[in-house]
Amino acid sequence: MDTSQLLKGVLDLAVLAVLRDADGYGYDVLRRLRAAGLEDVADASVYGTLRRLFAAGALTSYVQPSEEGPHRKYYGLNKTGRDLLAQSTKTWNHFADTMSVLLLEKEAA
Amino acid sequence: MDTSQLLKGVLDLAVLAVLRDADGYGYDVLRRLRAAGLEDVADASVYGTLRRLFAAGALTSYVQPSEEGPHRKYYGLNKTGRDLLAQSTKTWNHFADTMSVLLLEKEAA
DNA sequence: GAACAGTACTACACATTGCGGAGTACTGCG
DNA sequence: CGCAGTACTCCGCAATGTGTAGTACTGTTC
Repeated sequence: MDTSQLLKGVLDLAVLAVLRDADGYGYDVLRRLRAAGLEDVADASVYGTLRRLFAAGALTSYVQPSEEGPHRKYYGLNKTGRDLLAQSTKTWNHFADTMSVLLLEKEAA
Repeated sequence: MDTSQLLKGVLDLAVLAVLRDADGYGYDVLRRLRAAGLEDVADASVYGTLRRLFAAGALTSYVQPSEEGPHRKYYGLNKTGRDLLAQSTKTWNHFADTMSVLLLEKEAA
């Protein structure tokens, strides 16, 4: 099955979550997400999500040169981002609980 | 926050789940989903999903007249639908678990 | 009985968002 | 030099949930 549709609306949350502990740049965020189990995330999706979150005012951004390759554009959570993460986490948990109940086998008559 | 994006790819699963126990028509499926906690689902989304699942060969369909209003188009799971439900449930559970881990506070240093 | 709410469905255009592919650019290795 | 790995951007596409409008039938209310 295709997991890409499941990511809709959740990738924001996942990106915020991996940025919670430390700032990160796009390529790094991508690796963290894949390491966390979201192996099918495409790079363009992550870059796009970071830009969107930044445009929404949830992230700070600063560029740092790297000696091992091209420059890196770091992103970090600001207050808006942390609030968004907290709120989205609640929404997600509630939604996931609702789905869990719905998916329970109603064996007992 | 907007829950509509969270539904992407999951509405199929939710619809299959509510049809698991008994056949139902669109308006009825909509009520069952809302009763289950998915209160923001739009009617057009449900009708569209039912048509899509039917087109994909996962549902049977038959029309029955009603004495309390217009005709009703009933849908029911066939083998393909039950298989899809089982498979999608697994995918969803795995995905939800992954997200849960990702969202855990890493308090312990 | 005309108007309206509730039921039940269809069709269309639209917004969001993840993805694929192409392109740019820098470093280091063979 | 060519190629892989790193790092990012841009563009167009595809999937899918939503809003709006429209059709149609039943029962209630003024």
